[in-house]
Amino acid sequence: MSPRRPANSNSESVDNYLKAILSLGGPEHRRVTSTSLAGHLGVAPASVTNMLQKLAAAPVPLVEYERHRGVLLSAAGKRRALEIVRHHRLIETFLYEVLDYPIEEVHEEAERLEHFISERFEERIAAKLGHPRIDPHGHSIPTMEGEMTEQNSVPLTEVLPGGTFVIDSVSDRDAHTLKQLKASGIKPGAQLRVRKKTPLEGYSVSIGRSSRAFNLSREAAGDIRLVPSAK
Amino acid sequence: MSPRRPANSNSESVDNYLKAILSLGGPEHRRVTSTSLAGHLGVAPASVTNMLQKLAAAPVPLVEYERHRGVLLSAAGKRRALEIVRHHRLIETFLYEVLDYPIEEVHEEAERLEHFISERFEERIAAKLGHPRIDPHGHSIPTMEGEMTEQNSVPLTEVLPGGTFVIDSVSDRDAHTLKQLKASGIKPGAQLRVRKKTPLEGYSVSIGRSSRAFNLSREAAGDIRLVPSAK
DNA sequence: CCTAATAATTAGGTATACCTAAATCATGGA
DNA sequence: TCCATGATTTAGGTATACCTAATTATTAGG
Repeated sequence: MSPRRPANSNSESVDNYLKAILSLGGPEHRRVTSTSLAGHLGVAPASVTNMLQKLAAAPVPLVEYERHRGVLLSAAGKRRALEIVRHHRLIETFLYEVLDYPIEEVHEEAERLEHFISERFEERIAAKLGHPRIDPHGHSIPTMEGEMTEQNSVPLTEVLPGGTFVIDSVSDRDAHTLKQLKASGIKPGAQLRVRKKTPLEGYSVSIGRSSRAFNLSREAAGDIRLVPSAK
Repeated sequence: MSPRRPANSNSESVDNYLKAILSLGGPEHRRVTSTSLAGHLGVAPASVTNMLQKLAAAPVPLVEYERHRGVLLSAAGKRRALEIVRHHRLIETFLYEVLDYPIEEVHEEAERLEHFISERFEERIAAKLGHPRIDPHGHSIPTMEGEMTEQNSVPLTEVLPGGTFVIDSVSDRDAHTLKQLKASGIKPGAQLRVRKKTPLEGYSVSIGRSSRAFNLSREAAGDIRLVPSAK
């Protein structure tokens, strides 16, 4: 056998593959390629192929896989992936709200714990938080039944310069970026004007009513999602 | 490589071996045999031998091991073991006090999470709880520096029948037993009279000032530790 | 329509942490 | 003292989840 827990076929690795497929497939659940998974997960493409074959061949298949054609989550796979996302976002909210974590530290902790908490733990922290629907980064938290409301927000990289928006969410992908953004006032709910977009510097934006503009790299901009300003 | 995290040499398995050695070695740190470890951990004796050899041969050895002579924790091993015990007991306290877990469910959750929480998590829950020194079962919580106050309590199985005592701690080993004991009023702080000890039935005890006696199996009695009654 | 480049898979290996079965050690009683 | 028995270790295997190198598909450009 091996690392005891993995024996149940719900290992941390499996969870991470499922999450990655959910995330890379986007809201419309496109097929996901081995290479993109390998990149996202930081493993060799060959390892991905192996894992996908295993997941597809399981008694309850977690993915639909055809060689050279990428993967899709099966119903069971999607259920599990959404459960992990729910865990992740509830834990982040809990760490932020109850344990007073700095926002940029919640992701790393949640990334580990999401695989190991019980149903009871999930239920109790959800209750304690009043069954939140949005996490501290602005991401929506799937329900216990595995429903997730679709984001109708748009990445900063896809809006027309000149407009005024409200920040919907800021990705927790990179703690350092997140910390910098927070320091600039870029957090969910803040008003943001996109001034101009330059191929080299990236984006020039300003926050609230301030006339002070500052620059955002293309990468940082991709972490920010916007909705049209109410005003 | 393999299960990613284990690569750091601080795997869940290693943690569990160290905890078991700490526990079986008792307060005076006796040498612990392979067989007793195997029994305690529910693995084959051969697996224990393998693991002990690995732990002893590590760059920073976690145990002192001589073939056929059992093991002792090294300083580093003891430090890690106490850290895990601290995690376990803080988590149990947190689940009980903050998340309102039923007492008999805290052990299982803590048993998993103890391996995965960060220093920050540990520090935050400790702060939230006011740096408790005793967990809900009555067990003392090691300090951050790895100090644990010695228990001067005695197992129920070792007191003379006839006396009156205060319950110091009740083991969390078995959720079912714990639930039954709780239902009978057996929990830390309660007063307990040990009436008689019979080789077959076990122990006859009563709680508080009640004259109602009931029986405790030898096994359940072993889970209860007492201190002399103040009165 | 063919081929070169890229994507993906297969083949063969590593380390962890288990297992069973077969040695070997250690000891206590004759 | 000697050896039988139980404790322990060694030998040889399994599954997970990785890796690299070699091979095979796919697809897009000429």
